[in-house]
Amino acid sequence: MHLPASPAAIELPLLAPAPPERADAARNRQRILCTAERLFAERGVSCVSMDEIAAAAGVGKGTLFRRFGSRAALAMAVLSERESAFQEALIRGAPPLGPGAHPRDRLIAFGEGRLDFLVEHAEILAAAEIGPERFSSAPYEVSRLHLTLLLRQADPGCDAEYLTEALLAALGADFYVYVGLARELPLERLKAGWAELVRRLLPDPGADCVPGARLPAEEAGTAPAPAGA
Amino acid sequence: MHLPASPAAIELPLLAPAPPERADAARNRQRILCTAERLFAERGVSCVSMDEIAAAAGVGKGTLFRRFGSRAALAMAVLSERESAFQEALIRGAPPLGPGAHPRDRLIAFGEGRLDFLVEHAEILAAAEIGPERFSSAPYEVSRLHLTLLLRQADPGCDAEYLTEALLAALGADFYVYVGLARELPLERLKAGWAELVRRLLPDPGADCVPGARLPAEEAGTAPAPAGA
DNA sequence: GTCGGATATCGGACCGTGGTCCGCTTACTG
DNA sequence: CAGTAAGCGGACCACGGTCCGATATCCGAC
Repeated sequence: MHLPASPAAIELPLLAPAPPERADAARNRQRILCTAERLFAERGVSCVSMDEIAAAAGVGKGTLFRRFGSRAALAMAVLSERESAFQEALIRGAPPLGPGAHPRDRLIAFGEGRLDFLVEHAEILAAAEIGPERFSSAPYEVSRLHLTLLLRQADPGCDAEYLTEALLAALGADFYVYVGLARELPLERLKAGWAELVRRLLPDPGADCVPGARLPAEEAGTAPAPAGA
Repeated sequence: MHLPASPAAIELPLLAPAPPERADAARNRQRILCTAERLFAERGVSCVSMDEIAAAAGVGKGTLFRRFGSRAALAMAVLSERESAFQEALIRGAPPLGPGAHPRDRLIAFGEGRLDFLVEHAEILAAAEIGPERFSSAPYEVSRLHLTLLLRQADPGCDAEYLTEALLAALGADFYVYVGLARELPLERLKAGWAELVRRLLPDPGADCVPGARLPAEEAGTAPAPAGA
């Protein structure tokens, strides 16, 4: 869907130092991912064991864990393409979400987009976001960096690191599974709540009380780390 | 420490419909809790298995699970006394935390108190707050109710339910384990961040823009559900 | 007071699952 | 075509959680 293997594509050697993957390994990896996604969709994520995925994909359990490390990491890998697309929209997309809009509005758009993503993939995401390494996963790191930059731009005086973590906690999978699914708050209410939260948190763009926030660098630098990790 | 079995004590039949606990059961329960707490402290929560706790307490594994249901529930039970004390302070304590202060200040005090609690018991709490039933646990329910009331008092126009969940997410055990322990943000910074977050979220008590917020009922109603559940 | 039965409790054998290990196999390299 | 290292796979382990026969406790009857 993105970053195809087209040989004419621009090389980013610093970001792609991992060409050596044996052919059979690549084949198995792809088969595992497809099989896992299919089983997840057919029977529900929590009703599919790693043994079943391995058997259905025609590989040994050891292979499964060698390639993905854990159940959570496998779920993350299943979503990695879509996750990358979302990141792409953040960094190079159209203005409400992508660069160009005021940081506060981008922050609101980020949360709303994330909520859409949660609705779509809640089950798999909930499986992906367990264990302590969930905070070190590539998508989480990207989101954190993004939020921190936006917060700093919108209000250089705030504790951007703390606020980043606090806000991300309200966009996590288990948060949505509980608030959105168990308590059945409708998506629109969650989006409205998020927008209001951000609006209260950050100064109004109309009032020019933060003159230094004129989008200094716009974070166009390097591409995000590919989701393969 | 609380609700002793003194026969002369005032009876609250609606809240204590569970007197029938066999003598040996009570003895075992106490022994299990003490043993678990000791083992947790000695070797770290994550290095103690349920089998070990059962063996050290001199009971069978079945007893352990019959009484507590799950590892998370056992951890919760270990903390229940301290948790009850905190709830007590919320409902009947001195004004910054207890009733009497402005809701916004109580909310700030609540978060700071909760952070202290997290610092003290991070490991056990992290074990207690796993699984989907963590949101239905008695302490969580009490916190939620408390926050929702305070938010409604401080600003009747806000979406108190959404904000409650969003704020509680920033006071959860895994949040602290990551932000406070892994990223090593000092406690004082977390407290300051929380206070600033609440301050930005809610209108200033000085400005009387919320005339209806004069602490209408002060939630003195019934005692909280005892932690035994 | 003690006896007997209904019933809650006990405890360890048992299961499924996530995760690890290590000898065998298979694909790349010169 | 041989060497080599990466990949592979299934036996193995530890742990959380379940089940059911054996056992102890309580309560009413005598």
